[in-house]
Amino acid sequence: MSRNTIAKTRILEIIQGSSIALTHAAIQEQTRDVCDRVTIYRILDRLVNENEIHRIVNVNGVVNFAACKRCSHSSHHHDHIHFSCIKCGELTCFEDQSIDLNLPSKYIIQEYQLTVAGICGKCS
Amino acid sequence: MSRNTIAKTRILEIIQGSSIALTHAAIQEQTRDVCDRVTIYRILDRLVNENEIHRIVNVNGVVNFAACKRCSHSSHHHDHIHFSCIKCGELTCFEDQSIDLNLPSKYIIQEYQLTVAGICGKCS
DNA sequence: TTATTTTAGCAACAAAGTTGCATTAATATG
DNA sequence: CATATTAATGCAACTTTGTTGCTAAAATAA
Ligand SMILES: [Mn+2]
Ligand SMILES: [Mn+2]
Ligand SMILES: [Zn+2]
Ligand SMILES: [Zn+2]
Repeated sequence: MSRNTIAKTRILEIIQGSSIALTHAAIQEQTRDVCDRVTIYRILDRLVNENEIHRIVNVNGVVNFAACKRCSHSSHHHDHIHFSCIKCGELTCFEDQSIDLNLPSKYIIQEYQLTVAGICGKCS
Repeated sequence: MSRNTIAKTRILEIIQGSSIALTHAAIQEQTRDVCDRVTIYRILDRLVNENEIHRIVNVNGVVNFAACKRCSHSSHHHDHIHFSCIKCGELTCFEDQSIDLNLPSKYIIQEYQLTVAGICGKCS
């Protein structure tokens, strides 16, 4: 069973308290004296496996993490749209926005990553 | 003006001759004695800027490259679906599949990356 | 053919992520 | 509450991916 350590609690708080998705580097800056950077990687993995947070790959390939409302619920999914602003750099979840996929029937869909890049509402 | 060197021609041939998208590492394996790995990065950048190929970010964050039919045409775009098989690892373009986005009007969309992960037709 | 400009190679560097192992902390059990 | 058990952490070392500066070598223009 997974243990709730100080570092894990702190990192989950940071992610849940953020309105935007955060990179490992951004989390590291906020946890300077809490734990090692390797520990952050391991805690992020654990939180993803425990469905507390989800992983978002930005259009540039950089991995981000966010907690969304559905995360805590069972039978949840993260198939929503993410928006990455090229001006302010913020990566935001659009939890109410999903899409329809029409792939050939032989294809079994497990998950998808949809990240839209452009200029956000604040920056336009 | 961009110059058509041996390495650039060879790399474009490899990408155009492939039915699946290729990573820098995969391209490097096929160009062992052709050129340096830094040169491959620079050629890939050039080919993207010249709209000969396009860049796809996989669900794991790994960058892939593919040439699609629309690439050579002017006013083309790469807003199509990509499928990443978790069994065979192949990343395929679905050039005929696009999606509808309904973001708030203040959001200006520039590009998107949509990669679906699951089991492909061959592996299911 | 020679001048000009782009491209290539090389070394060095940086960011992101992984692994092994000894130590420390959290939880379970008596 | 004490201690055994197991999970988490820190640290060092390493890998992968990508970038930058600079000189040498090619490609194209004149
Ligand atoms: Mn999200
Ligand atoms: Mn494609
Ligand atoms: Zn913005
Ligand atoms: Zn497959």
